[in-house]
Amino acid sequence: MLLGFTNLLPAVLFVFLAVDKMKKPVVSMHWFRKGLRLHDNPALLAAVQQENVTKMYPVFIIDGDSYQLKHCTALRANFMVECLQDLDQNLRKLGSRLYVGSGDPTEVLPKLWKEWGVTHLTFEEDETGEPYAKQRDEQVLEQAKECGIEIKGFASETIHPLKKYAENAGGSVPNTMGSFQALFGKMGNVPKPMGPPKKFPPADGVDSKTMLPPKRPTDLPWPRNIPREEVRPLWGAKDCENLTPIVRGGEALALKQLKKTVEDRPNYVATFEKPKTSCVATKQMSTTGLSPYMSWGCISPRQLWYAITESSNRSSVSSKSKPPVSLHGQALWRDFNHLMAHDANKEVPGSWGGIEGNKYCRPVPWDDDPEMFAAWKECRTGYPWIDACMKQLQQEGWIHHLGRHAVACFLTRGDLWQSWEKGAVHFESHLLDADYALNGFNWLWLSCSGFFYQYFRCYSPIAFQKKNDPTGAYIRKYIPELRALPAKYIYEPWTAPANVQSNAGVIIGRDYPKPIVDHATESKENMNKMKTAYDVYKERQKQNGNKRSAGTEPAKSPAKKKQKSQR
DNA sequence: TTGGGAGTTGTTCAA
DNA sequence: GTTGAACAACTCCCA
Repeated sequence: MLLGFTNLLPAVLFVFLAVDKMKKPVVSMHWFRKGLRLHDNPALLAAVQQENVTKMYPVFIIDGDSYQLKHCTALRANFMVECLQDLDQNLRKLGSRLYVGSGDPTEVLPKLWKEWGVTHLTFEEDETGEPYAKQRDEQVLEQAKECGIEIKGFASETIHPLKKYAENAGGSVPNTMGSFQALFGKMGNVPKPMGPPKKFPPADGVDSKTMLPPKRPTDLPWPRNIPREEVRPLWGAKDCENLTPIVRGGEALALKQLKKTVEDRPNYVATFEKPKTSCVATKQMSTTGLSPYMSWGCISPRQLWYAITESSNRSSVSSKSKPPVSLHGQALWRDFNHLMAHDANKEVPGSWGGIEGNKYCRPVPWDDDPEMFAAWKECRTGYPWIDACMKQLQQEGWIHHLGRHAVACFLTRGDLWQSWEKGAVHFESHLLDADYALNGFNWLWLSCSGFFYQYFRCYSPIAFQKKNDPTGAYIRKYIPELRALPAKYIYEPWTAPANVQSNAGVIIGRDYPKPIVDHATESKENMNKMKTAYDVYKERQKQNGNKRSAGTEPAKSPAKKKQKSQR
């Protein structure tokens, strides 16, 4: 009996192993949303390294309703198209490919799971709580659970996961950069970035002609149930031709740019101070130009962190720049901003990015003047420096950070007294590097609605650039009608005598607008309005027991209605 | 509890 | 060209 059992053992073991293997043939799907890269992508790596994986499908669903696409310009959509093409090419080099679907992920994905027999799903988590992504993910994950699919999400959009920052902060999330830096110091070493997967499990249809990445922005779907003209500016056929982005999309170009601007320039990196970089460069960017890649996740934040560290270590300069102005500081700002978005949305879901319910936003009684807003976004404020920045945004999808400061200040507390929410939506649609967390943070900051409160420090649309670019080369590039004006008048063309205007071929008021407001008058008046708004807020806070209250109903300011300049 | 110091990136003017 | 003070006075942090 015993002998008989011993003889049977190998056979039993074989059957057991075979059944076990048969029981768990893994078909994994990696769902790309952002994080459009192969390197340092823990979710992708997990999909590839899954035990018993027989097939693996890398998928991207083009979703017209997503934060990235809903309001976007053709220029911005084009960047995404380039990212997807690059991702597909890189996957093909490793024996896989990208499957691109189109439509509502909650409808498209379940069909694909069924068709392909998917058993495991991986993705990069959206920790900021961006409203559309949140509801989409909740629904998709619920559907996946119902289908018996094993789900794994990974937080890799920031240097450390946002939940970890919040945990380590012990209930009180830092809301100043200084305190965030202190928290970052307590987080331990930054984990080393992982390399790309070396090999991919097979996927069906590598050579098939279905589900290929789009070739041009016009191939992209429109948002569902929303009239086109309401959501996407500049989407005529003409707008989609001859695009002039300041950078092109894709992980390959991202890593090339990282090498060119960070890895190969140790002294530049070691001495980098953001406020000292030029915002009027007309030939080569004074900053790294990596932000569009960061917003789509073409470069991992940890890859960036170590590239900066290693490059700086190779520099021989004795005095190196430090956060918050250094390049490491820029990476920290990014995490800090994401943490703030995460925290605001934790308290009131979806409140970040707007005034209503946003715990970090002070209510300010902004005006709502469509004409003022239109002049700002259509580059016709009559202030050449402001209009030139807005023109660069329109043409290239990018402005230097200080240029963004100038135009954001001008629209809100500086001159036009329009709500920052409108400006934020406009930036979201035009910027190649639009990022939910960063965009919200910077608009709060510049409008003095949150994080920055020194409203008496106000950018002048004239003086600020005069000192950096006394010849006005930047203005001449983006506002060609002013090209021939003497430097003396380039920042204030309305002050040029009639014969000077005539000689330069531009008549102010006919060929280029007169200033929409008088900066000296408006900025002073607006400072008083800010003071009133702050006083009202303080009073309310007292009544609420000094608790940080969400910005709901703006206090009515007694200030008189803005009058347009008659000059 | 309170007061001093710091806060990524303001402007203007005088010396 | 550079530097520093005045402008009028914000919030948050920390001792």
